[in-house]
Amino acid sequence: MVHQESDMKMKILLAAKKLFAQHGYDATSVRQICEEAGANVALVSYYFGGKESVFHEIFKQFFPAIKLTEFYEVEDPLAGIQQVIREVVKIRNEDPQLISLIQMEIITITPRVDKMRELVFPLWKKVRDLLDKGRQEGLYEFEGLDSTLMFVLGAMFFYKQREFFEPMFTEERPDMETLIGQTTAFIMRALGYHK
Amino acid sequence: MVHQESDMKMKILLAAKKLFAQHGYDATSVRQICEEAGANVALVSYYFGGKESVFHEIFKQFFPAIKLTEFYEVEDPLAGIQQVIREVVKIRNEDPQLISLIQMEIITITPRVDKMRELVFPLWKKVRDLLDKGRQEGLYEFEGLDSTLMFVLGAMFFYKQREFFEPMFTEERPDMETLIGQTTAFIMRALGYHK
DNA sequence: GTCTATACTACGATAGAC
DNA sequence: GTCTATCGTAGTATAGAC
Repeated sequence: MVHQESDMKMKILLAAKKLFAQHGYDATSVRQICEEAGANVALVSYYFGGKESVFHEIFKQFFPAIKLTEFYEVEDPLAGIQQVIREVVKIRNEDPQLISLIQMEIITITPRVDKMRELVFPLWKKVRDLLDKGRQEGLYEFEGLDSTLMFVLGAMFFYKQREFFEPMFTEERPDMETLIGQTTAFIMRALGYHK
Repeated sequence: MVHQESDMKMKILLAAKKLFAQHGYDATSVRQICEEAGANVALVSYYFGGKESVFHEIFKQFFPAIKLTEFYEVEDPLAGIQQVIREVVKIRNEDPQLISLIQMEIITITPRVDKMRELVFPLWKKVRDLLDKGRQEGLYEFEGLDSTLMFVLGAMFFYKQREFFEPMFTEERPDMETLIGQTTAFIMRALGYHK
């Protein structure tokens, strides 16, 4: 079969992404990944060269770089921030595993931290610039640009840990459009934005 | 010496907290912990019984349970939320390692997740109740209680990852009181609070 | 491209000397 | 209370058969 090679390669990649996201990089063994993928242990070396390379390949394959570069063109602080909220909530929903991976790498000091910075800095630098511009234009009103960026990122990303808190929740889980609305409303108020 | 036993026990505990927080539970070996502590490998078994027990003992020793129980008495949604923000920022500042540990356990699915819930649920349940009460009293105005709790937690906790973003920052790092003020202001605006 | 078998290393844990 | 020495297990990685 023509796609047999890439099929198994992709299966391993998906299994690795799932298990890394669930239990962390170090808690996941190559054996586990291959069992999950239905592949032989030796194939990780054959396709990727090792466990670390599997990790990097996950980002090469699944990080939505194209969609994000579109965003770098935006100059409007209001539309820009709202667009990034929408995209983050969507990605968080479509590929929560990828977000988990990034979050774990950011929290711990790993040998892979520089790769992570390379990957995500352009986007957050752009968000920071939009916040700054918006404040200068009088659109937003807040203290501390760097702090505010951290707060905004926190409000967007921490939601992914909803699972952990689920046992104490009573409301129904909101659908994606509702969630985008709630997140946008929360952050816009927090930025001191008045329509 | 009288305190020789507890001294070494504490050294191991502190070394473990540091290394678990930096690199994660699985990436940290008992051997590394003991090297950092200047102790012999066998002492982990002797004092604690094993690696997992060291982890649990860290929380028994360092989780500020007393300070938090005071908080459970508070009934005022405004003072209560502001007090919890202040305490979280302070703890995040005084013992960032402990926060890292909790964050990592929340993100990944570990065999220790139930212990974590036991530890932190009372506090966040209380915050949730205060948010709910505040909204009913017309003090706050937001959509989605569960979502809002997640946003607030995110805004409070994600700041700890400042280190990762530092290379793109230009402002001076705010001192603790400034940071408490910024965090409180951000969250209060986000909750739709009007003085 | 996929398998088995195996090399080598590191892990957590403990028995037993001091 | 602290050490050395060692056990059993599980990790990553690869050589070589098919």
